Amino acid sequence: MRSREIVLKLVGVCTTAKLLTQLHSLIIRTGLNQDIQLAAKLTELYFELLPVQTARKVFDEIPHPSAYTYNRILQRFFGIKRYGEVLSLFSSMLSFEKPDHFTLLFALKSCSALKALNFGKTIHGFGIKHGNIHSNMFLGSTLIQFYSKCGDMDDALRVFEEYTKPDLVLWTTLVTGYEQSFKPDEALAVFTGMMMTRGVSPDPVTLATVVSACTQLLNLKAGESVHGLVIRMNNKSPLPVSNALLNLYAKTGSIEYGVNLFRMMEEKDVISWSCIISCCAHNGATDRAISLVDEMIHKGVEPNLVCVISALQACEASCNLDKGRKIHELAFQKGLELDILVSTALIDMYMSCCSPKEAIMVFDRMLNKDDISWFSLLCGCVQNGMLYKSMQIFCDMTSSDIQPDATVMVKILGACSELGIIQLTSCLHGYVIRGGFTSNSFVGASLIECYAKCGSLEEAVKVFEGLTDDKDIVVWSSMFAGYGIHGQAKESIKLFHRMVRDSSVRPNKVTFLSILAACSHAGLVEEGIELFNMMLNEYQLMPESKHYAIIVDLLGRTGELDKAMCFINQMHSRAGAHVWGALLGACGIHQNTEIGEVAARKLLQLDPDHAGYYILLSNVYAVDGKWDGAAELRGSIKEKQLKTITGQSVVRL
DNA sequence: GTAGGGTTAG
Repeated sequence: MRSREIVLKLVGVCTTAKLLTQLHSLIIRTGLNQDIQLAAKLTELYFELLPVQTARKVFDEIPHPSAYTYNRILQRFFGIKRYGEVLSLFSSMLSFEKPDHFTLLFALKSCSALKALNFGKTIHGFGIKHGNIHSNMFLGSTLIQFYSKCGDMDDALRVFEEYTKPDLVLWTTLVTGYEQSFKPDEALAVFTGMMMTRGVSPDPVTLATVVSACTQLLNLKAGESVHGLVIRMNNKSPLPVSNALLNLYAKTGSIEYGVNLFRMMEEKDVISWSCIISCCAHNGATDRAISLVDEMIHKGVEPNLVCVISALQACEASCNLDKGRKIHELAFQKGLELDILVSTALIDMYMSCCSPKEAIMVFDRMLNKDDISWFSLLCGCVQNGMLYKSMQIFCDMTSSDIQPDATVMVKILGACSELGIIQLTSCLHGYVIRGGFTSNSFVGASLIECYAKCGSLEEAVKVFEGLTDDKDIVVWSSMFAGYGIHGQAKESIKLFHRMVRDSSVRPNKVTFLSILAACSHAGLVEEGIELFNMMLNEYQLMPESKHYAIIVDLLGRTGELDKAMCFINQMHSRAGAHVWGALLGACGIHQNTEIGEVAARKLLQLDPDHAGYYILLSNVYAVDGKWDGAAELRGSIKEKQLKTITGQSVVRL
């Protein structure tokens, strides 16, 4: 008896694996291993100090473990995410001991993690048969969560409805179930029912979930009213609720709300920083995003994976290569660089900062590559004009067993149309057919555009006519543009009338952009203006700067510069660079220095560092014989060290 | 010994 107590005490103070094994052999030698309590303690210690397999073996040697011992071990396995072991223990337990609520709970949680719906249903059934599960709220919420995680909200609701007096946790679990099953409307409906009909007050956990549901719906108003509720209830919202709100403001583009809340928050953690940085980065406040990154680093906030990704996105959005490199270094130091999401964010950042070499280096270092990382690489190469490289990436990608999806096909067809190589288009066309993308209208439209840009209107028409009867607006628009590229505006207009007559498809702004551009290329002034008016009056589509620019271009080509100027003055919105650029170009052709100067001044107000505008204006001066003015402008390009890009166009047959 | 919550690529 005494030796048993001594050994128990020794087990209690044992801290190393070596001591434990010695102690174990002592226990076996003295026959004390038949003592269940001692064996259980010993097993638990094995879990702490030695690999789980060894611990499991020790456990299996216990002659008749009690339900309590089973539960302890079960909980251990659950803690280290060995869900399969939990379920195997549960099964073996059935022949010796009756599982209790505690056992069922961990077995069900394991089924949730493994999404093992059928196994879980069996456990549920066992619970109904052998124990009064409806008296146990803990099991109730675990069951609701189990069915939710397995995507079976009907059964989750059924379980919930079996509880006549659900408590707040049960309600919240149901709300969360709907929210995480991407059914935010139902989540809000349950929440409202809980508050209004049942008079149950939410707590911070409920509210965080409800805010997430509002975020999914991009419903700022609903989210704000929850924010109001939080303030009324508590005055100061707990961290997860504030973070959920920050995320809501980030996703709905409400920068000011986000920044205000962030500044008011007394307590902030790495998630708060991630949210506010990505809020600014994704909503155009790129400078603010960068200064927040600086502030975060300065304050010594330990960034995690998501935080690094947000910071990289901020660098990407502001094209801040230096800062991007610093974050890269930080990620490297923290050992986060090779994470697939971080690497992909790095590729995106380097590509957007015009440093494809560094992006490719990151890609090559990646241990695991998925379709997204391949896509980022491919996209970035196209973005940086590395069209042959993007083709090579496409080939590498397909030979690495990555199946390109429709987005990849659209991108690579875009690259191909820039290259202008018709044979390549034919190859990709084959890929489109084999990959089963023929019914995808975006792919179809890209293919039409690609053939048209490679010089084969005939093939473009073939693809267009070969698409199924219910062609959508994207497909129609690309064909209008295709005719436009080949100067066949009349065909484009004819086809437009066919669409209006024979289909139920309604033109959109892009449609009109395509046809108007066709008119502009062919110099069809009257038709262009007619279509513009049709867009405005018949289809009530508000023209954008680009539409106005085409009309200005049309009027400008025929020399009607005064009319073009009047047209600009009548615009509903402020004229953008496209509009003034079109006017300035026309002034060059028709030697109108006066209007040309007005246009150029507007353009340089919009972007003082755009070399193209200086060149256009200098052309106007040159045509008019004002060589001094022209020379001065060319001089200021050099002085400002502005980059000029020489235009190219290629078609290979 | 037991239940519900916040950030992550096109």
